[in-house]
Amino acid sequence: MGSNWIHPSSPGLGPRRSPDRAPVGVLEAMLNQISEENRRLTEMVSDMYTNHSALRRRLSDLASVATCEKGPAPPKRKRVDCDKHAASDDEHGCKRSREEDAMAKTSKIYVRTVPSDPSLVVMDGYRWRKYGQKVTRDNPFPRAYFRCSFAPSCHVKKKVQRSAEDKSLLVATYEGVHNHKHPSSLDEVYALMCPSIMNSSAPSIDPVVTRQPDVDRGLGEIDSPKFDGALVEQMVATLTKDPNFTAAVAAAISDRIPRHPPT
DNA sequence: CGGGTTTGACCAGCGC
DNA sequence: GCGCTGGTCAAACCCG
Repeated sequence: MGSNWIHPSSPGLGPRRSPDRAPVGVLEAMLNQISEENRRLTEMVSDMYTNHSALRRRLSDLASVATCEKGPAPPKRKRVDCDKHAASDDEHGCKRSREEDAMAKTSKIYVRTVPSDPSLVVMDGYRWRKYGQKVTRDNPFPRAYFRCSFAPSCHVKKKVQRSAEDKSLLVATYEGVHNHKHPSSLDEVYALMCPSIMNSSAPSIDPVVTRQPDVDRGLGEIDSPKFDGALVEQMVATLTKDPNFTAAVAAAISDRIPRHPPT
């Protein structure tokens, strides 16, 4: 990709010219080249994303197979969701919708952390407000309860508990679907493009595997064509916000704009 | 002062 | 009905 970037000192756009030498034509040529560059970059990003999606689906399939072999956690009961979300249902319908709800909107994520780190923080980019902590019977480590605090209308919940078998493993259980955009979509774009950079910024956190991928709507959105376009737009916006990118473009342009000697 | 965390109390489902 | 348990509430507290 690097070879496609316009370097200020690169002679790619023709020889240097004197300030009075048809700058409009040169600028038009530059504009065309930049447009072409932009189109190629967009295609590259799309290809990159397609490959990423395929790999992600493959990983999800493997993870779901692992879940089936290990056996899913028994469905937990819920107190008020039945009344809130299925008020018109009868008892059976309520129970069924509750089960379907749990199946359809819950996902488990295993995150590797430093065993000595007592915090139950899973860096998933969303903003969470802790509303409770409990020590459960089958696990000596406390379970923390979080609610999404990014949007008041978002009722997504998250439970985080250290694995009893592996102290270095945090188990984050998500319930519900975010009804807002990812607050750090920029980070996600970077994560999609260069995960190694993201890992280096958070060395102690290592997402291991995402369970029940088919029901993880948050990730499911990523696989939609609609998200495709949004992702490309986001990446373009990201590039244009990148100081290095804008500086390079500015340098390239300024290098070709006729300079008038100081009077 | 506003937002987040802590923590004991409370509530509701489930099994016996 | 009772006890156990997971989930939630809310007051007190903390912090920037």
